[in-house]
Amino acid sequence: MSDATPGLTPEELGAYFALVEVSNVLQYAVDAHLRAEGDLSYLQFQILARLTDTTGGRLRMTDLADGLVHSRSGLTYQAGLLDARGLITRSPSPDDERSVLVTVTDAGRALVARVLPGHVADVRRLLFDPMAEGDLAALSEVLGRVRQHMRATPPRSAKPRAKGRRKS
Amino acid sequence: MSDATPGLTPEELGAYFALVEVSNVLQYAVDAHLRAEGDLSYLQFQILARLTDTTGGRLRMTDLADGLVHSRSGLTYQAGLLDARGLITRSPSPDDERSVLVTVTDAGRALVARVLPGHVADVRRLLFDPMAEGDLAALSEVLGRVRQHMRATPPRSAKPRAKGRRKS
DNA sequence: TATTGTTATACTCTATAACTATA
DNA sequence: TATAGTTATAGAGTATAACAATA
Repeated sequence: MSDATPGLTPEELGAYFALVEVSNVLQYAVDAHLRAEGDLSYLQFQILARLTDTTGGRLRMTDLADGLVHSRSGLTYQAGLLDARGLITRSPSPDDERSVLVTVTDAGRALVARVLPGHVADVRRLLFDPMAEGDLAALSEVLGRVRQHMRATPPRSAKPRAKGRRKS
Repeated sequence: MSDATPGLTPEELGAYFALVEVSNVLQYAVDAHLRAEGDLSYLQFQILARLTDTTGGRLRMTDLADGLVHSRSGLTYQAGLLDARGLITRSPSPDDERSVLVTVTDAGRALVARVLPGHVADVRRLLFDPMAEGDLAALSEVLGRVRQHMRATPPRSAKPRAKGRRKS
């Protein structure tokens, strides 16, 4: 990709590769830790963490799916696993009978609490320890800008909402 | 995770989440484009790109695997797919009969060439367009430091080289 | 008719272990 | 014995489509 890269300077290319590599190594390490420590995938941890971080510890499936998963059936699958382990419960919403309320159980909260310190330690060791003065602020600013732009720009041919949507 | 995050400041947590989110959205978009445009996964594209970027267009399986894949069988699997599509060829190395030399075919090069502009355009649009003056340099510097540290620090309980290694 | 969620199914990918062959 | 690679196999995860129920 050295010469054959129209449109990206070597520095841009390097930054792109560094971003992907750093993020991948980080996620791989974190995922390994979560599996070893709590038998949780990163995704499962994120589901629990998001619930734990919500007042009441409950969310609708749809709200929970947002940003975590690309298909609704994927969330159903993962929720099924967490449910089977007693980490969450599911019950129909009183407001809207179509909805399902997902609630973290005490066991779920306990597992998050048990796993979190190591998780955080991994992130600190891999991501923040090597940083120099000012790096954190710089990184936050740049990534914040990029993220904001990404969120404002649904992935070009994004799946707006519902079901079928083909390039046809 | 708001209150229950010992050891990470809110800003650190935000930077961590932003990093993961930005990288994931980027990779998801790029992967989708590669599949639509060339029926290639990101991993397959990286294999081809790495070969294309090598003098002679050939590498040993082992060298090729480095950094791309976590198990040797994974690379064999992917190489099998690319081979079946005529994008690479595999042949025993003349130097070391145990080794396999992987070579990009013309078709492989052509496919990379066809897919690259769109790939690069995606990266530019998602990652670099929203950046402000100086952002690129800042990002490169921070990530470069982090990456260097990661490479120097094999993931704690890394798989040093060979086969079996269990927590037992 | 649109929305919420589940299920069935098929497929992709990954990883471990066993195996072959060469050094 | 160690290294390079393949294969068998099994498991985890994902996505699409069909479905049921409620709004």
